[in-house]
Order: sequence, then C-alpha cells, then structure tokens
Amino acid sequence: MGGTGDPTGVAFRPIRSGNAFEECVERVLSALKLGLVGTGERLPAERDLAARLGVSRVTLREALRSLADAGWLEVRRGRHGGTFVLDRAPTAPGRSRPALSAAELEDTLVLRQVLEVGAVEAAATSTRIEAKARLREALAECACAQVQHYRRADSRLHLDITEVAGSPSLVAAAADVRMRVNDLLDAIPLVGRNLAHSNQQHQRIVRAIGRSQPAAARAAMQEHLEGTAALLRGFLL
Amino acid sequence: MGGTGDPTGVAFRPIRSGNAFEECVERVLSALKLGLVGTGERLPAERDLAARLGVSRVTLREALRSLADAGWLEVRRGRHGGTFVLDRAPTAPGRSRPALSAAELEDTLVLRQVLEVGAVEAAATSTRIEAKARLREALAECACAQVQHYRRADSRLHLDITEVAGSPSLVAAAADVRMRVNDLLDAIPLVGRNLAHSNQQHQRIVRAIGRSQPAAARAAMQEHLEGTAALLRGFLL
DNA sequence: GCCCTATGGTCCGGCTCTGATCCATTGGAT
DNA sequence: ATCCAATGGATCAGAGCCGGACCATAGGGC
Repeated sequence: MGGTGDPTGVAFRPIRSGNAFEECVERVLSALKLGLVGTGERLPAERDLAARLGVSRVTLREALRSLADAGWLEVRRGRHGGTFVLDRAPTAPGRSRPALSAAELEDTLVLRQVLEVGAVEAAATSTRIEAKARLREALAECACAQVQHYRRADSRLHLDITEVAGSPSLVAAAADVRMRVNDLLDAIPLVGRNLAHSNQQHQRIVRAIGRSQPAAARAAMQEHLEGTAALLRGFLL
Repeated sequence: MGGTGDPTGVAFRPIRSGNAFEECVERVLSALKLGLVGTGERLPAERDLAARLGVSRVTLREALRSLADAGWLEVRRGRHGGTFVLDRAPTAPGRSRPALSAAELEDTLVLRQVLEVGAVEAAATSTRIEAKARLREALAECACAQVQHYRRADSRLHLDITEVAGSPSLVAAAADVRMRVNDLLDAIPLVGRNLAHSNQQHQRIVRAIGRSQPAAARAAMQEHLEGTAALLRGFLL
C-alpha cells in the first residue's frame, strides 16, 4: 500500500479532477456539508460566486440549477433575491461505497491525522484571539446540534480550529480531507453515544487551544481522531 | 493575517489555477525541480504522460515544446526517441519576488511545518522497509550533491521521507508546498555553510526514521525546518 | 534489405467553457 | 406612481481543449 516506487506519480497525477461543472457542484456542496453556509443563509450572487470560483456564470448556473433540483438550494429572483440554502437535506440515496481499498482509506486517515493534529498544535501556539473566541461559539453550536445536523457542526468546528493556525492553504487542505472523511462516514451508522464522547473531546481541544497548551491540544486531537479512525477501519474493511 | 473571518473563502476559492497549458508546464517543471526525474532520464511518452495528466496530447506537447525552448528538455524522434531531461538548468532570469506579503510567507511556512513534521512522524511509525531503505540512497545523493544541484537532491530526499508515511495525498500536498518554498528560496543566496549543517540534520532525521523513533524524528525535522524558515523570514521581510 | 514497432509531428471535427450582452423580476427609494 | 438597483434568466460568437486519425522518423529483428 502507498508508494509504488515510482516517484513521478506525484508530479504526473491528473491536472483536472473533472469538468468545471462537476467541480462547481462539488465546491458548493462542500460549503453546505461543512457548515460554511448555514440553513436559510444566502450564497454570494451568481456573478460574485462565479468570479470567486474562477468559472463562467453559465457554468456556475448549471451547477446551482442541479443542486436546486436536488433539493439543496432555492433560487429567488428580484431585488433581494439570490440562492438560499434549504433546511431539508435531500434523502441520501443509499449508494454503497464502491470497493474502497485499504490503501485509499489509510491514505485519507493518515492525511487527516497529519493535517488536523499539526493544525491544532499550530493553533495552540497562535495568538489570534478573535479566531480563538470564534471557537467557543462553534463548540456550543456543535454541542447542542441535532443529530441530523451534527456532521455539519462538527466539520465547521474542526475548520474553525484549523483557521486559528493562520494558514489559508492549510485550511483548504483540511477542508478537502474533511470532505473525504465525511463521505466515508456517510457509509456507517451514527450513534448518539459517540456524540457525547465527541463533544467532551472537542471541549478539551478548544480549552487547550485557549490556554495555549500545544502538547495537550495535540494529545486531545489525536485521541479524538483515533476514535473515528477505528470506527472507519472497523466498518469499511 | 490569515483568516479574514469569512468562512466561505475556503470553499469558494478558484477551481482552476490557470489554463491546461500552464498547469502542464508547472507539473513537468515540478518533476524536474524536485528531482523526480534526473538529468539524462526520459519522461514518459507523450501519449502516456498526456493520459496521466488528464490532458490532451496537443496541450501537453505545447507545454513540452516551451520547456524545450527554455532549455530544460530535449526532444528526440525515432524508435527509442522521447523527451529527455537536459543537465544545464536554464539561466534563471533574476526576477525579484513581486511584493510577497508577510501573510503569504507565513501561510507557506506554517503549511510546510504541519505537513513535513507530521509526515516524518508518521514515517517513523511506519514499517515500509523498502521505502526506508530508499532514504539512505537519497541521503547519500544529497550529501554529495554539487551546489547547483543541491536544491533538487534536497527536495527529492524530503519527498522520499514523506513517501514513507504511506499516504499518496500527503506526498502530493508536500510536493506542492515544497515547490512554493523552493520558489521563495530562489530569491535568497545559498551559502555552503548551510549545506553541511543541513546534511547533518538530514542524517539525524533519516536515522530516527530508521530506528522508528517518532519523537526524535519530529524534533530533528522541526529544527531542520526552522533553519530555512528563519532564513526566509529574514531575507524576505 | 525489408518490415515492424515505438516514438514524435500534424491536422481536423466537435465539445466545453468563456466573456459579454441584453432581458426579466422584484422590492425599496423618491 | 415612478424610477432605480440588485438580482436571476437567456443567448451567442469565439477561444480553448479534446479525441482520434494519420504521417514522419528512427532503430531493431528477420
């Protein structure tokens, strides 16, 4: 598993992961699933969003259209119109994971481990008090989140933690791997018991960051991640 | 610096970093600069490489053409033809860095810190003996590398270390940030004194990985990175 | 000497995406 | 009541890119 011995595999991997339309759907869906835009909130105007994504408005519109058709978004016209996030997540079609190899799973888990543990350590050595203050809000929202919205609040909290480290590129990488992990988690059941445990660990992590204790933050995050890692290894292998 | 408070910045970042042609040039150039294909070696055949990069052959050819014009590559036709890597690196046009902000520098350095320190720790807990054996070769090549080729050997060694961690995605991320750091390093002088020091640290790192001592590997890598980080902060700010 | 194969070199039809322009709709400001 | 501004809706010419086919070149096997 892992390296095949061919060093060029890194540089010569595919440039495009899909066409522009698919990428747009993916990105907007990420924003929804990661809790970056909440229920009822409005996405940026089509012209703005298209510019931000570096994509033509026509292409973006197709993506938004398909997400609206799928029940994720609602589009309103007029003066204060826009694209709004609906509450009801579409009924996930129980598509079983198509033969996830052990190597792919390990790839995702190792990457997440490196990114999130490293990020939380950097966050604990950071002095961004505003960003740290935001963590307490996210922590509270996560603690009182309903079960069907827990994944979203959890992801948002983790990204807010990563944000404290002060590296936008790191946040982007963490968001990507987070989406991959979430896709895997969709395939296994979510038990309430894990939620309470998870919230305790979140609290420890945020506290360690607030007190600028890198080692404690590291340890807490490592333990936290080990939980879902074991869960995934157990269910998917 | 860092987070602007807008959480959607992560998801709504540009989808394409450039056109297909530019991306191809970038990728092949990475393979050369990171030492993934050595001097005199042959790149994959155009048809293969185009398929691997997920790009049309026409587009790839334009990229190879421009790299050949720039003196990086030589193209030969016929039975055992192909695209070969030339020895002489083209004379870098002394383009001064166009106003690198402190935030951008910190972004790159934090990301590298997280990725490489995390990777070396994962590598030290890994059991990939073949990959670990490769490290000693890379270490030796790096130790006896000529000054003008040092950057390449150094990059290759670091990527080989990352490879031991067993996560292809992690290697890809590390390669990206490595290129960013190399671009920054191009702007500052390279002193021979740093090289000897660097080689000692490399040795410590590889040894710790070989002996499966994660904490020692972490510490050695952290110290190693801190050196160039301080160098960059000093010269670029 | 002939042919076969693996490579680069060239061209073309068609698809995707872009950039721009204009239209349609809504609600607030005057 | 009228106008205006901010939004989504629609269309089109052209650029960029792709997939495939074919040609050109060199070396090795027969």
